[in-house]
Amino acid sequence: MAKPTKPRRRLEAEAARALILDATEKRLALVGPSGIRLQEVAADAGVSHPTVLHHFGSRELLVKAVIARALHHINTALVAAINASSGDEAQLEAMIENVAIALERSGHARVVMWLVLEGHRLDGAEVRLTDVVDAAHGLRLARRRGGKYPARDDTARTVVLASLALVGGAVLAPTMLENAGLSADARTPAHFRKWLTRLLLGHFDHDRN
Amino acid sequence: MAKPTKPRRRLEAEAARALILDATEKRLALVGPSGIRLQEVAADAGVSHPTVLHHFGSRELLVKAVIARALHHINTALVAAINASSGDEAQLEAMIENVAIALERSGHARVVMWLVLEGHRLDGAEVRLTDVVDAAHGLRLARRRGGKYPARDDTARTVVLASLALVGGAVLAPTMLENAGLSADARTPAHFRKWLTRLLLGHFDHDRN
DNA sequence: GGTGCCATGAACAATATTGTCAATAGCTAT
DNA sequence: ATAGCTATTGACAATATTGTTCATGGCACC
Repeated sequence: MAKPTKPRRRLEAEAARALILDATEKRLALVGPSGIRLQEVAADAGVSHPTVLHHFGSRELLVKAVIARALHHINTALVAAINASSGDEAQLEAMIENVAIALERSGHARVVMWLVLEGHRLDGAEVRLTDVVDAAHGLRLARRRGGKYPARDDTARTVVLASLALVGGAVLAPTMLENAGLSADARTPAHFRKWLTRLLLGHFDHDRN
Repeated sequence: MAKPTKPRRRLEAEAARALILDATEKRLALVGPSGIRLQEVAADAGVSHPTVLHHFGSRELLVKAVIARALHHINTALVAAINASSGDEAQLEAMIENVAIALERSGHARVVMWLVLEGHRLDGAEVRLTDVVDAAHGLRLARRRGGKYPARDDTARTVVLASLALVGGAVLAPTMLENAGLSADARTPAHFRKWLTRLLLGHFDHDRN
């Protein structure tokens, strides 16, 4: 009886790389950079682990590649979520909700948190908060009806606070909200974000520092 | 020549356990639960790795023990930082600063973040935000000079926001503040926290929702 | 001094994980 | 069809990590 030769699928190198990167990115959000295992990535991608090494050279290069791609995805998703809503007031709530969903459902917030915890520095080329500050400051000036002239640093701190609440919140908010005595309802985080939006807008419009 | 018999130190079991837990807790803040390695812990504690296993049974039990102790330390430090300042207004800024320092310098914020990222659930026995909410709501009612009666849920959300800013901020703020265009000065995070305090107090006193 | 308890660590075992190598098998071009 | 390129993988090697065994040595107690 002839040896039952196993069927193989042969992909274009780029297609195989993309498939492997997809599997790796899932693991990245789930267990972080240092938790990525070649065998698990390979199994998830439906290939053998030497194939992964063939396409990426080493585990370390694979991790570097997936981090670079994940950061690019995050940037793209954030820009899209921000641009999707124009700058007017009613849309601001929607924008924060868009960003929160973009960060949470994709696991991007977890990725950012893993990276920072493991010592990765997010430089300006990877994430650009200054652009968000510019947009927010423009919105704030447009909304101005008298009062003091808002300082740009104040807007920057507001953006940082919102970022902390959204990125940190995607990881911590469910635990923290419940721990603070708010109901464990699935909509509680969304309520919290709406509340946050009103707080930030209130600060924009009535800053008395 | 007689075999050069190696000197040994022999500690009380409890002293050895404490020594090993200290070394393990350092690694916990640095590399997280899943990054803890018996050899590194043992080397740091100045013992051999079988000694670690002798005292804790297995790596998993060691990690459980260090997590339990770390959470207890965190709770103690937080309660101390909160109680250290009485409830009046000028002290609130100092209290937030105390909590921030307690979370940051000890690496406790990193520990919390690692734990939540790796799926650990912080139940009420480990961290009690409700106590903080109680204290904050009391302070808020004491400060009230007319205006609507503040809702307890609103105070709870404010506490959660502060917690997100402090815990998340201990990990993310340096990166984010610089990324937002604020100076990379070492005092920038402290300035941010002062700004946050004023924002939260302003919300307590002038909530118009 | 002698004895028993047990903390300690050297040597070993077992498994997990990364990386190497060579043979195989799909795909394209001719 | 045939040849060549290379994606693919089984088998193996090397190392890391956890866990086990057992002899030893420090210490309290008699």
